[in-house]
Amino acid sequence: MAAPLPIPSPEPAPLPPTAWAVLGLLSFPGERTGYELKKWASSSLRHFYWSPAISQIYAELRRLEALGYATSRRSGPEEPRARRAYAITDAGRAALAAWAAGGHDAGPPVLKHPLLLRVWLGHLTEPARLRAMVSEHIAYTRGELAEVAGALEHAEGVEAWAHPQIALRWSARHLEAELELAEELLADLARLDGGPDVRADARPKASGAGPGHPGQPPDDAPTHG
Amino acid sequence: MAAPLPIPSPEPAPLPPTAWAVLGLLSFPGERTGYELKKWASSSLRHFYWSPAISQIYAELRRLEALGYATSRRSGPEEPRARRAYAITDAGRAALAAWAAGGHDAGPPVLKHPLLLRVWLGHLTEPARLRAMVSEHIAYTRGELAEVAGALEHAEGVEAWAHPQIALRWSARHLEAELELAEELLADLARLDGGPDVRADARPKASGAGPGHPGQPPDDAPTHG
DNA sequence: ATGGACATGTAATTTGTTACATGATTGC
DNA sequence: GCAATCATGTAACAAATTACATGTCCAT
Repeated sequence: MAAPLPIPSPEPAPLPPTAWAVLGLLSFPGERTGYELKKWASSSLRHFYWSPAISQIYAELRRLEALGYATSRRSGPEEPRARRAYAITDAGRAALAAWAAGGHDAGPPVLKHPLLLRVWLGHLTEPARLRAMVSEHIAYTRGELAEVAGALEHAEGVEAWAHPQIALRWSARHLEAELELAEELLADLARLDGGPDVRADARPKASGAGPGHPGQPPDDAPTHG
Repeated sequence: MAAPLPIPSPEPAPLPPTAWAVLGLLSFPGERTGYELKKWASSSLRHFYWSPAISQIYAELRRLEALGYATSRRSGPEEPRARRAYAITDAGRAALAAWAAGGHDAGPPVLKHPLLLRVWLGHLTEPARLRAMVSEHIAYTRGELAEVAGALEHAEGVEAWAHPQIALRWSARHLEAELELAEELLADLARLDGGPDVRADARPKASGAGPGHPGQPPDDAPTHG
């Protein structure tokens, strides 16, 4: 059914960041379906702002349409599959621009890092187990980095993708930092395990690859996404 | 009322990470109230795993007690204020240890970075405005770093806090990396604004403090938490 | 006596997830 | 024909937030 009444409210509606993220996806040239949005979010948005469930994307799209921030078009009989493609409206673009300019302050970055939660609880875990989890994380992160590098190549050169490209570059660097942080974490844990008195000769801890940690993680199927 | 029946189930209940985080808070020596837990979470847990709303902490505490993972004690008449202090039980400690050992895999780190979301949407924003937001973020992050440094001092030396200390050290390094990332982001944006041809003489970008950024952020009232 | 920190909680609402249902199209 | 992918959605639920209600204790 058609949206009841696309009320053109003057001030932008107070929406959760997720809604703006979805609208943002729509703000780049072209129209796209919820399905496509989900794939895009999973491959790039995810690295600096998480990827909502597909069902939520559909819900947000409906809301955006009800607000008059997006329009949808059902594919006609000429196209094979039945699909609903969304596009941003002028009102939507204006509201999004107002939000992006930071009038209300979207809040500080929030990090949920389950591995660190476990490290924090390290007094309950066998030291070797803990270190193994950190190593696993390193392998996983390497996979992520490879994925971002791929997405980055994809955006390279295209004029309209300049900012997404910068965001992706940030993500790549962030993952590199994450890798380094994890190595240092490993060193800290080793120091702890070795006892309070650290011997100076306790191997300078070459930051290179540790002893055979298993191969890289899934590069497409998020085993635990 | 007393919990209906602390069923001692053999396998640990499948709980959301938040519940484990709260139980984790309880796993350190001593008993504490929901209020205290909230303050502690805000000052340290927050930096690597977010701080739940106080109402949710109370809710989780009730759930943990119902599961037999925690016990509570209402302050007697000897103590001034009426307060309910919680302590972890042996079953709780066992369940938490099992979770921490990583049997089920708590998932990858999730980052929600509103600033990056805005950078990603940079095509909608005035370049100067965008850069100002990044600068603001740098100032904010410096404040965060100072806070972590404070918390770190607090944990220093105490035997039982070894792992929390390592987590905090990670957080401090993470914030330092965040600072560097933001500087690089600023440089990327400047490069974009300056046109595709970057002049080599475009100021080496002293990484020192920017012009008068306002004081540190709220340390207790989450203005936008 | 007044305001602020301490302290606990309930209710309403929103946000977000998982599981499920359905069906078309493509490639083997 | 069959499996995988495309595509959309609903329903049930879980997680989490905000706003509110209530009261104590402490310092000024």
